Amino acid sequence: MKKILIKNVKNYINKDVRLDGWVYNKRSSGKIGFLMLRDGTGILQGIFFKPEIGEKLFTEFKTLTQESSISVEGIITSNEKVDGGCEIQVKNLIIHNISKDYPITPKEHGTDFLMNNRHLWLRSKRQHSIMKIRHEIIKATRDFFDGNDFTLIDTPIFTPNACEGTTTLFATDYFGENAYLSQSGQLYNEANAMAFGRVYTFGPTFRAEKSKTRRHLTEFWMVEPELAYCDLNEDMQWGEKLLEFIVERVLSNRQLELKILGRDTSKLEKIKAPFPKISYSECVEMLNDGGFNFEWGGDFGSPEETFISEQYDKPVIVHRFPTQIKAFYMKRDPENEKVVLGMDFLAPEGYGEIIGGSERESDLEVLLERVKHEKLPRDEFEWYLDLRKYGSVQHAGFGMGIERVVAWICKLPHVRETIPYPRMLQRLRP
RNA sequence: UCCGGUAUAGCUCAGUUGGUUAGAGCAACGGACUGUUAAUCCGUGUGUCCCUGGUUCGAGUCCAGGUACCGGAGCCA
Repeated sequence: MKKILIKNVKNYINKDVRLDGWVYNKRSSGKIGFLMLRDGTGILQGIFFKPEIGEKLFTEFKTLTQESSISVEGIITSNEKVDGGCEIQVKNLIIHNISKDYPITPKEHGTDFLMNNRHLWLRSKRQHSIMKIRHEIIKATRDFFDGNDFTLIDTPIFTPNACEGTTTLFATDYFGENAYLSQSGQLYNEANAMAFGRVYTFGPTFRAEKSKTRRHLTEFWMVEPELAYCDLNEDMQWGEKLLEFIVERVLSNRQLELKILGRDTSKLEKIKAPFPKISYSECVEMLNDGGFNFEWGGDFGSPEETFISEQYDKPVIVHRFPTQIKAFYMKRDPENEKVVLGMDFLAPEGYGEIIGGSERESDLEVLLERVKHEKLPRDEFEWYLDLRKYGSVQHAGFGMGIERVVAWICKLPHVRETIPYPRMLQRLRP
């Protein structure tokens, strides 16, 4: 008997097959039983018709419970009345394990209860769809960079110092010395770009800040491209092209999942480059015209970001921020020393910053002065300064937070559902 | 870290001005039903009322402290 996946059943109409999976749900009506079988690739209805299959098999069907593991053998038939248009007429049932008192019922549950059962919650339709879309986004991201001559060069997780000197890091005991979990692969990425031209790194990053919002995790995944011989404008264009590519991929490959999530796809169809670009200074004017009382020089909070992004139906690129609110490695604008050549992409629909990047300072003397000014330990940065001694070039890059992109594309109220096992201020388990 | 809120059955919740025996729906279990889509109908069980202390003849209810969680702010992707 041929073993097949539920996503492929359409190719096996009127054929005998075997399916391995779990009981998603079941209903019965006297002499006919309806089984919802889940195998990770889809859900298929199985029919147990007592007069045809006999007393014994029908009794076995009745013992099945939610999430019991089973295999079924039977013939695939088409039925326009059911989702997917196919069902299986079951002739044989193999029970592997009967599940008892499965905690997640097809009824209402609170988020805390579901998160305590995250290892089981991932089996449900909605969570399954989110993870499929997350996978599509990650795959699209990698395909985009791989197809544009970028090389994936991994950067370390254990680092001896804070790369930007600002955020709180997780400290670990590294054989008697302090090591910190990486908050960004950025500095190593710059070295890699000088070796390979175009590179990207993709891995987990860690922030020990006690942020308690719908946009924060303590462990999240970030993709960071870095390009030699690249200025701020080109950097922005790469970000635009990346987002356009990702959205297009999700729209063409994950329609079913978007439908399960109830996502309004017309909003996603508008995500085409170029995106609106406005300077920080223009933003300040826009905010003050919009009723805010915002002074030039401060960082945008979440209400400000939301207001700015609500003015557009595409991601908006904000650029040229005040020097004092940005990291030491960003290059100052030659036309205005008060601002740096940095940029943030704010997602539509109030999802906040999804990309942050900049052109990097390539001059040794200026960078040294910045290191001193920020009181960073020069010894730890010697290798980084080397990059400005040995063939320094104009270069730029950015970082994109995967979870925020997933939350935006899926239109989720909170990033905690965008990652299989979220790590937050209040949650380390399961 | 700051501000606000919540905690009662396996789950989601109701519980009156403090009053004696703490409730509903769903799930679970038993039964009926030949096409169900969170099927329907009949029947059955369920409690450390978050913890500690206090006020009171009497506390799920009021007070104090603690804990956990939720929402927001700050910080950030």
